[in-house]
Amino acid sequence: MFALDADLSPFYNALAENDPLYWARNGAGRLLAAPSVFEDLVRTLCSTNCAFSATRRMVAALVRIGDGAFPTPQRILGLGEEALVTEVRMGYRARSLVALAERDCNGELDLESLRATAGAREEEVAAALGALHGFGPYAVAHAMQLLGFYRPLILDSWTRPTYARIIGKRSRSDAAIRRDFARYGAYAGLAFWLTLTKDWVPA
DNA sequence: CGTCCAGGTCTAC
DNA sequence: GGTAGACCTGGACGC
Repeated sequence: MFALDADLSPFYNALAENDPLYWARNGAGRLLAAPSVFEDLVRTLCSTNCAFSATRRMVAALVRIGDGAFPTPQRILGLGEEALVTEVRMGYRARSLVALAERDCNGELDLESLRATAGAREEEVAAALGALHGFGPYAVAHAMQLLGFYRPLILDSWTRPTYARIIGKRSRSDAAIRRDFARYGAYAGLAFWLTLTKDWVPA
């Protein structure tokens, strides 16, 4: 769940001594993921267009109807879209969740094969995720990090102002933010996230 | 009690 | 190809 089989040494080794992220060489950058890709995508879906408190509420409700465990796609389909609205209170996201569960169940899409460690290619994973209903630029970038692809930047209503505050500006365009992190190459997204969450790490 | 909007996305121009 | 409008929900706010 911390993707310890993913080798971050290329990222660490490329950090110069004067890099603001030099501190991360001690093993930082491990994001907490779910046991399954399906669960990671569902949780990501539950984080779109709502406060983080709402995300936690929706996920808790899903676990409740899963009898204490995160519901399988079969379980989701058994419940149906209406129950996801009335019991999980996930609103319009229910439709996207049902669509995802259907594609996972009928074998149309092998979600586990989307992992970087499974040999998936970044462009294809981005395209596959982006084709899912309810997965726009934010959700795709967020899911990519959890799948082991660290290039995309997670740009949303929390990261944008948070980054602007860190660099002491009122705001900064997405294009400018991407330029700021382009030098990290395949680890630009991870570098962005570490920059935003440095104060989450005990000194 | 009404309005706004949050760790966005889809659809219709 | 770029952009308003609509969209579930429930806390946070103003009045």
